[in-house]
Amino acid sequence: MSESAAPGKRIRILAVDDHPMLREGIAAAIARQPDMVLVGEAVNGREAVEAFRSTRPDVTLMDLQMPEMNGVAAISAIRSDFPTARIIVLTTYKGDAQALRALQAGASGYLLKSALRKEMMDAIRTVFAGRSSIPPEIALQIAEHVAADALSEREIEVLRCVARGAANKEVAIRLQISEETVKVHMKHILEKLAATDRTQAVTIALSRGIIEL
Amino acid sequence: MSESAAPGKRIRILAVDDHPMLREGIAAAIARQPDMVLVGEAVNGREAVEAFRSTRPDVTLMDLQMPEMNGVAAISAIRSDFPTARIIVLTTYKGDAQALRALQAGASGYLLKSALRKEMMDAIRTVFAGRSSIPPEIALQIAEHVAADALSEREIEVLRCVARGAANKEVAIRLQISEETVKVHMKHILEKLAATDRTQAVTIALSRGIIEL
DNA sequence: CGCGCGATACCCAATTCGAGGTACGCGGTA
DNA sequence: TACCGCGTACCTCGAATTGGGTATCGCGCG
Repeated sequence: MSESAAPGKRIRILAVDDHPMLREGIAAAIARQPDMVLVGEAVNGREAVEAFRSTRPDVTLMDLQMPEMNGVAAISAIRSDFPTARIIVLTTYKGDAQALRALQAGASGYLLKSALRKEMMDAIRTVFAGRSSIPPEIALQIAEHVAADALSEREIEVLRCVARGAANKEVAIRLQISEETVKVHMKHILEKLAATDRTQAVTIALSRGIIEL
Repeated sequence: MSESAAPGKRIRILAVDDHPMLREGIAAAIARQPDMVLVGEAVNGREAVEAFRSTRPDVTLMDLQMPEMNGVAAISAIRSDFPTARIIVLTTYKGDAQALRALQAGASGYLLKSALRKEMMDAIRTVFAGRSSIPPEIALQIAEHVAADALSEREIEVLRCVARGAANKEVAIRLQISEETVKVHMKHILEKLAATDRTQAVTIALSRGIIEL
């Protein structure tokens, strides 16, 4: 084995995902790489922050959808303490908004779970080298919608209520604003998402990861 | 090794999932079990059917959401040719409707991807022994909604159109029926799903796996 | 054979939604 | 400073949605 060839010089990796079998797969793949070593695992964002503090990995593989604390929050938390932390987002594709938020939170890479082993290993080495690793199709999706209008925070709040079945009047009560204002927000939402009605607006927002179910 | 202890008597397993790393994890876990052997892998439903024909596994682990051919269709296809096929559904929880359809298609087990390695191995042995393996929480969810009304095929068609932003009039045109009929369907949908409006009906249907995005 | 259920269709009434327009205060930016 | 985007609020109006009723047809089930 080439394990003894470069002791202590391997890329130290932290894997964060709530699926044990997926972590197992990552562990198995990394174990086969002579230049990598898995130094920690975590099943949610909270544990990820703890694990990062204690293990100080070179590269962190981070799922986005997790219980306790989601990936974006975990990335933000880690990057605020360790601004040089190199993090690769690992996820089943759920829209450009998620990807964008993760990258804005400080992720250096984005990897779909459908990626091949080699692609993951390449991404790890790329990110470890200080470069970023974002698949062209993701970059394209982001570019498309960054050009378009992003929803404001307030608009997203409104849309979240609407997704739960609230009528404009109910949204108005929950957000402590006038129903007329809700209508204005809805109008802007429909324009920005190019939706014909509130229902389609919700499905579009869901598919882009702007809101969650 | 115990490999030579019981040659040819191991549980022969087929793993079907479009995530390479997850398959890798399953492979690694199975490799550690003395009474199991992975005899094939597939990345979608179509390949799964082919792989089943050629390898005749004792137990098949099958993801539900895959490109080319989804898990439910693959289970149906396999079970129609091999009625005794033992199949465990492996998925991130996406609603009781999905689970129910998989079980109706002939699955013997249901396993969340967040399951621990031991849980998966236990499920494989249970299903191999001819028993079924369904987590209590899934069984409960199914029971809850089986008691409630299930949407009819036509109602699901209508709801799918609505989710895409179609107004009643447009749904009527697409389905070649009167707008009045669409209204009746919508009324029944709202009743059955206990939704206050069409938007909530869509989000509820999405969360239960009745329709997809 | 009758019964219920699903799908079809129509009528009516009340409410909600979506699309116009106008307006003002508050930040940030050209 | 002037402009722009955001959030707020109001007005009107036509279209869409929702809830109620009635009725026909076909199909499966007891």
